[in-house]
Amino acid sequence: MKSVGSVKVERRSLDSRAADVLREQILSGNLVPGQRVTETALAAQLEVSRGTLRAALRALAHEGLIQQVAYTKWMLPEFSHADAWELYTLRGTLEGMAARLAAEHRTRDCVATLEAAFERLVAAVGSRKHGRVAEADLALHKTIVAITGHQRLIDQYRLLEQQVRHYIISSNALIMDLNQIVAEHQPIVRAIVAGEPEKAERLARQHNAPEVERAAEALVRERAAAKASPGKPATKAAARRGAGSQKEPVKANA
Amino acid sequence: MKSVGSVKVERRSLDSRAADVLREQILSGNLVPGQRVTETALAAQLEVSRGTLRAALRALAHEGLIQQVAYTKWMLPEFSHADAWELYTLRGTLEGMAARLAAEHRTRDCVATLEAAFERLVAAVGSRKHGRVAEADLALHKTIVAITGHQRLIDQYRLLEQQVRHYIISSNALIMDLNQIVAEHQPIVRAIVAGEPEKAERLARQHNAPEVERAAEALVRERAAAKASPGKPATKAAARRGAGSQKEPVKANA
DNA sequence: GGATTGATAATTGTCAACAATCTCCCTTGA
DNA sequence: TCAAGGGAGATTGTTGACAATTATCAATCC
Repeated sequence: MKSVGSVKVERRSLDSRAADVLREQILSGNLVPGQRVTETALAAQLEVSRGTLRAALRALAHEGLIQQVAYTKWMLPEFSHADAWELYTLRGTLEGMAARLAAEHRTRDCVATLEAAFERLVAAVGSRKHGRVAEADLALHKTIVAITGHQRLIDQYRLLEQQVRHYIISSNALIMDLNQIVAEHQPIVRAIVAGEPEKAERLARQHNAPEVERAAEALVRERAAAKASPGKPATKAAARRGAGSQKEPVKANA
Repeated sequence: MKSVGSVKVERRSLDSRAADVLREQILSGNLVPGQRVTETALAAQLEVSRGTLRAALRALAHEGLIQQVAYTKWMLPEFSHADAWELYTLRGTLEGMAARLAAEHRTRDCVATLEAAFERLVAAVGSRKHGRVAEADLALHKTIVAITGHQRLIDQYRLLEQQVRHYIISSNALIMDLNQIVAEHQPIVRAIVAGEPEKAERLARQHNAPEVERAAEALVRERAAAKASPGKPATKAAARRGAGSQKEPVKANA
């Protein structure tokens, strides 16, 4: 018995496999933001019962990949600038925490895993293929989180990363300068390997700063425009967000 | 129409209300960690169908309040020292982020809300009732998070806070020095009101440091004991955790 | 005596039918 | 012309029955 894992038969429940398929569909951009989906149609398409499909949809709702309007409909979320700001501020904080922990509790194995991921990024940049670089980039960050061994952080980061991917896909927000990619990541890796928690955290957080600033500036512009013609928010998503969360803090149900 | 909310009829779905009841049961300690629960029994007790109850259980599973073993059983999680370490490190980071954001983007309303929450904590300490102080303490931290307006942070913090409450309940880990409570919180509030992001973040994170250290020390002791008598982890929860998450990073299924 | 196999009971997984609710559009009236 | 009301159709919410899987335990064989 050496390295099984792929030969065993599928033992997971049908609804979790249905969720996998739907997740793939959403993250690949086959379903566009704002689009409505109906349970019956999806159930027929995946050839599972409506009950099973509902369980899958609910799982995705918990992951932030789809939204439910009770008694009414399911729909793909539309991303506003506020969403982008939330995603990247949170990502900066979580990656900062991960980098700090990784630097504090690093082991020989962890360092090896990290450096291997970094090497794969360097190789990807060398290939000049944007898709491969993007994948290796995400994988490196995921590795930093993984080597902390902090299960809750890992789970949470995975959900956040999914939403970031969804946002990037649906807003074509992917901008990369291949020549800077390595230079931007190397200091973070070095700080972790060298065991410098403070520095690692600061660098990892700063890595997300450009996206945060871009979103923040867009938000300010948006609010200025809304002020010019009041009573008419710039996007539907902004209106939706503005409605619920003013008074009565922390009471939503999902 | 002034401050409705409690008079209108319940319009939420049955499964979410069932989840509320179960959440209350778990957080009040009526269901003890390690205990097994069966769908049929719970469904009969709540007088809902099994399908509805399953939806509720799944929601709680996503919140980390219950665990599912596929095709086998549902059970209440047992907390190890590793869990405590995860909970408090994550809480420190999220509260630090919240305090920073609150200090950066504070408005007149936010400051008023925050100071009101702090006054309630002071009043609770004055009453010398431990239960009231604990509630006001949690409420103050929740307020700091709420005034950021960061919806994803708010949602995530609520889930984390629930798990912390569950941990405190099930391990009797609540220790408070009434005389220090006010002194410990006042600097954080002041830093936010004064608009000092760096300081606010640092203080909010340090606020969780004692719990983090306690958990970390317990972990070290545990590992030392495990080394003394190998092949026999100190707790079942530690064994469970140790099994899955070594190789194959980030592949578990929620 | 101990391990293995096979039946049995208990529990979870899946499904299709029925009920409740919402949206949309048409009618009606001023 | 426009607003209010009502009904048809579509969609989600809920349920109980049936299928698949697992754990338990006695019987059997080495």
